[in-house]
Amino acid sequence: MAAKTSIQVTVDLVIFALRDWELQVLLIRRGVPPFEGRWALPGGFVRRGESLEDAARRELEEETGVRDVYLEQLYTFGDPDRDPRGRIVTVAYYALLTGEAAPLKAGTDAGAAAWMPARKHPPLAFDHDRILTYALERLANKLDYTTVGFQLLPRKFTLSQLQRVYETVLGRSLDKRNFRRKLAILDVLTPLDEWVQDGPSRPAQLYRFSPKQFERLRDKGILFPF
Amino acid sequence: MAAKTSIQVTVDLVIFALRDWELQVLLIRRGVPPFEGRWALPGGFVRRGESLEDAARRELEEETGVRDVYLEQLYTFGDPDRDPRGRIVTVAYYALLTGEAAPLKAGTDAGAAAWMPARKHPPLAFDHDRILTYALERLANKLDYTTVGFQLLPRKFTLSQLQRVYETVLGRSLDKRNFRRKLAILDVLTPLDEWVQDGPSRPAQLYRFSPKQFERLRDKGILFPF
DNA sequence: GCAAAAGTGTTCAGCTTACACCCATGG
DNA sequence: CCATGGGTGTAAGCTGAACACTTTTGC
Repeated sequence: MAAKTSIQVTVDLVIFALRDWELQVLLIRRGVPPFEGRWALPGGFVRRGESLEDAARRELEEETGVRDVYLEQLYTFGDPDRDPRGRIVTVAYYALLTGEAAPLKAGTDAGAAAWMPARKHPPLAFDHDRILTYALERLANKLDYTTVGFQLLPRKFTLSQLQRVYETVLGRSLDKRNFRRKLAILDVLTPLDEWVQDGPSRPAQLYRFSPKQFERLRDKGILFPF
Repeated sequence: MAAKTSIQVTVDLVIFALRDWELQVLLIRRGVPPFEGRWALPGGFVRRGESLEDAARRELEEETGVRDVYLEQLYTFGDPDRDPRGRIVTVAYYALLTGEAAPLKAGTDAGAAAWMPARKHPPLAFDHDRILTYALERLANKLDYTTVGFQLLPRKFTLSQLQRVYETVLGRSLDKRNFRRKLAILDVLTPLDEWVQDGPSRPAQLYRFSPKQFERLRDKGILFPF
């Protein structure tokens, strides 16, 4: 087996959350060169003895304080000149925070952290624009055939709120009646005996997921073709 | 920014080709420990100044002599104990060789190389079983919405041969009339004035792809829902 | 009473699937 | 003349998309 390289390995995180019914992403303002003052995705070096996903979860918890949220490996970026400090290969992950867990932002190390609109963000450091664009694309694609859309919402939600999540992530509007009919067929929601009101209008019924039905779908390769 | 790790980065390759109308994969017999005598996926270290994809293409050319074939990053595997020699993170790629280019196998370094049936292969070294399984899954999924199925065939082919590719990769049989009707609608094939015969039967017409139409589909997010 | 969001069915087009027979050739 | 794979059309069911009005509430 051949000679070694002195490549370093990091994980970078695209942390999505739904805030103000908008898809937002957590960014860190860099306090040191290169790209000082620029916004960047959170990330850090992978430690010895730590799997890639463990590293991603550790960084996620450091930045947000949350654990046990949806996390998926996105892609690995390794162009030789992607980081001026040296040869760094980064394994990018993306995470989805539920509406409930989203607002948290624990004390983190250097630089300010902020939630920014995912599709209307400032230019990012390194190749992080590319990573974020790729994450948005993956997320939209996954809406169609997985349950990721549900990961962004609080435990109780209205049907209109769920629809707004789908519209936000897909970037297009959906037909209300078609949306609700398909949800009814999927049979994953349990109506609650609670109603909430947003503006000066009729109150909307709250729903939650039935974990049982959820599992049934997960097991047999779901389709959520909205 | 934290301390460094001494992680090494490799690329591993799942090289698919259609041989004897069967999906096969190129494996290397290991001549040294660990896993001496076991079959493994070809791979090697990423060099300084070389992008991940460049490394994958270099390995691919070393093993097969071919260039300019379909190559796609698959996933990155980095469990701490995946390689007993140390901490090695591997970025896995998969490649599709066209029927024409497939049989090549240039002089390679240590160990014997062999094509083996992709779905009926011997147990592999390291976590390579997992990598291969994942590649098979990705390939089958991609058949549905991309043109990868065409990458495995020679330049001229019959409709039955194309269908056999799809059946082999999907692992199920397809209806001949439905398959041909959908192809006709897609309008990506140009019939040639040539016929070939396989057994003692009526000769089959040869087709080739129309690159023009191919591009049209590629541009607007194709669907090949067989 | 009006503005604003909640809630609710039907129709049509297109796509997917199932299905059976004749044709051209080699031996 | 028989075995083998090549080639062709139609009908039924399902899925996705378009579309409008009534209800409940706050002001």
